[in-house]
Amino acid sequence: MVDDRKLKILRVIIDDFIRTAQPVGSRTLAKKYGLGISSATIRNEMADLEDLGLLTQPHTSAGRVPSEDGYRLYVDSLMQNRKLDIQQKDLIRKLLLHRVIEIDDVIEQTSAIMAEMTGLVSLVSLPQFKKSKLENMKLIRVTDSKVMLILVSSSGIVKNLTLAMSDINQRVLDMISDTLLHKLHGTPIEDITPKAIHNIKKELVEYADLIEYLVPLLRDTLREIDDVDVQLDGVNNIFNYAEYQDVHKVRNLYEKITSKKFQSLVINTRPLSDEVSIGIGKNNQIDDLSDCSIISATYKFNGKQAGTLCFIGPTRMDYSLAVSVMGYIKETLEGIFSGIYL
Amino acid sequence: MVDDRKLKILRVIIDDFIRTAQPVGSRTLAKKYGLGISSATIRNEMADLEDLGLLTQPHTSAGRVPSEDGYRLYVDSLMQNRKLDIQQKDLIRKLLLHRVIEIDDVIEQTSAIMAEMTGLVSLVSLPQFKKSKLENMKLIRVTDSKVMLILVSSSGIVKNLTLAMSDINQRVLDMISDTLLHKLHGTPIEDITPKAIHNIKKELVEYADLIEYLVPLLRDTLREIDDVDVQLDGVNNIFNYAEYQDVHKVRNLYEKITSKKFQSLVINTRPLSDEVSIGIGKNNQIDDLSDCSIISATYKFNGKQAGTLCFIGPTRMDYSLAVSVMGYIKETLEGIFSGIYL
DNA sequence: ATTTAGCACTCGAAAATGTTGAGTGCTAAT
DNA sequence: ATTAGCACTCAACATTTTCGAGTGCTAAAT
Repeated sequence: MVDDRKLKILRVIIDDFIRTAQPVGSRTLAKKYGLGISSATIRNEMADLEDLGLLTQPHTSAGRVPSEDGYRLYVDSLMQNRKLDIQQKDLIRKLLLHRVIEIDDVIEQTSAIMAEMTGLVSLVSLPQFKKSKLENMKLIRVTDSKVMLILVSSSGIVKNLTLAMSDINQRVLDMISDTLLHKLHGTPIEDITPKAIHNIKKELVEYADLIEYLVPLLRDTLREIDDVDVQLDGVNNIFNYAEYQDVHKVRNLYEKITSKKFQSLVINTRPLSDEVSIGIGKNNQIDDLSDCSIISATYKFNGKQAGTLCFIGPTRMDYSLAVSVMGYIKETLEGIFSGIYL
Repeated sequence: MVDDRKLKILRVIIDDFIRTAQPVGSRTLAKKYGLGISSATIRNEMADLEDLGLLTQPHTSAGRVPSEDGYRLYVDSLMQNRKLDIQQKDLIRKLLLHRVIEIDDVIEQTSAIMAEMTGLVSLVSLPQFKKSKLENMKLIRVTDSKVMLILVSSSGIVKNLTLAMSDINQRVLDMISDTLLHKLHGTPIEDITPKAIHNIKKELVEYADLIEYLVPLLRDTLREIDDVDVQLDGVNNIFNYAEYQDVHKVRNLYEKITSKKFQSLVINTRPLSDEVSIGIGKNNQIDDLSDCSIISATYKFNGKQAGTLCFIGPTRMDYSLAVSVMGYIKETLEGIFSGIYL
């Protein structure tokens, strides 16, 4: 029987534990919050909550700590949905619009704001590039042995890489890139395969050997473009997590969140719904980050493509704050990308 | 009197301490290394070395630990200059030349190799850009509201930024950038002040308002270009330093090495000589990193401009290895930049 | 004149022991 | 159903004990 009072007690316990990181006992609970019932009653209720698997006891004579199931329930129905106040919203919007010109700036700013406001680790990914189309390209002479290739996608994302090749006049480079652009303009970037480029070579006999040289390099670039661009912030916050007091745990977490492998796992395991999704402890579907929860959401980019927003923090985190911040940022980002603020 | 035997003992002590991180006592020393003298004799010598300020005792009944002066002496004259073996050298050279096309790739690779080979934190900076000359520039249409500006310096460094401006035809952009390039080609980048750009505006009456718009943005870019580009690696290694066993110390070190302020301090405090320079503990002239030493060197870029290589690690680090690795990387980098390997 | 064996002494680290206090469960009274 | 009361538990902290690697000093040996 999970009656109303039990839920109320559970909520107070979790709220308190999130704040203090200490197991909470019946006496302090009765004293600290005016619940109108005695510690003995609370004790009985707590025993019941433990039987239900919502609380655990670190040891016999200690207070109670929320279990993962407890958090689950809390997050799904107990937690009061904090609203950000107007100043906070204004701050977020202002920061997101400030100095944001290139798309890389957006995820940098977003990630920084997320980490700053919550004290959590944040991970933000760019929308996948490969689904966009080629919009513009240029070859630029850098030195007598280097040429820079710049690609612009239809969504305004820019990628550039420098190629080593023998001395070529800028005019010739312009001609080559103009011709290539003419052939490839509007082509989805994933369709620009080495084979496609090879076909083009046949039509550009004049510069065949140059194109020949470009082929493997272009292939590499395209491959690299497939990599998701991610921005990680707030790593320093892991030193503040009360549950990470020994260096080994911190180190493990650091190496985990820092590894490309983990990041791409997080980014690619997207929530199914359009809502902010919360994975708690071992049940997070992503990785066995014990004592950690992962909160994630996707944002739409021009109505279609999706980037991912993500928080990584201790299970004992301020879920309410994290969810509100993420929700508002998602909203604002989609506004920015759909052009409302531009 | 610092006779020969004292020095030999000091060297063995420091070697051992670097390996074990434990204070070394006379008995174990006599047993472990066949020095041909008894522990009592060693004890007397150690007492003398302590009087000379080269060793210290954590407490009365403990072994000895090198003092900063001790390390200084060790580093300056006792340490045997390890030579890297051919395989290591080959590995470094191969890695440095692999996938290195753009200059950013160089510092990325360099820094990664340095951290990987020594287990230390590495910091590598690019040569200052502002002393180079403008070699090439392009304006590229990205979307109907964005234009990308690309600058190429005489040393082949590329910087790009995206500008927001009203819809402009690529042909017009080409014309503007060609004209600007014609005026500014060969000009040291630090001489391209807002004033200089303003002067150009007068000669380009046709596009006056466009140039007008470009001026503040160019100023910002130039300012940004002044920032040194640095690459930090091996941060995860700080979790392995035996002297950093509590989270607070690790955290302090993390925040220090991660801060832009510290990094630019390290990068800009260059060693006077052409040699690898070693700053030990509090005497490192750079920052009060207690328990840490900083090893740094500069590499020449096209014979003139200098970038910085840097190791940050515990005073109890393997100086010999660090110095050898840094020396060889410096050599190889200068080779690469002077064109030997291209 | 060094070197070394021997010995009493030191003191941190780790183990053992004691103390405390916030916590629990259970029972009997309200 | 609730609560006061009580015996009991146990981690955390403090204190004591033990242990051993280390020291300095002295006197004998080289």
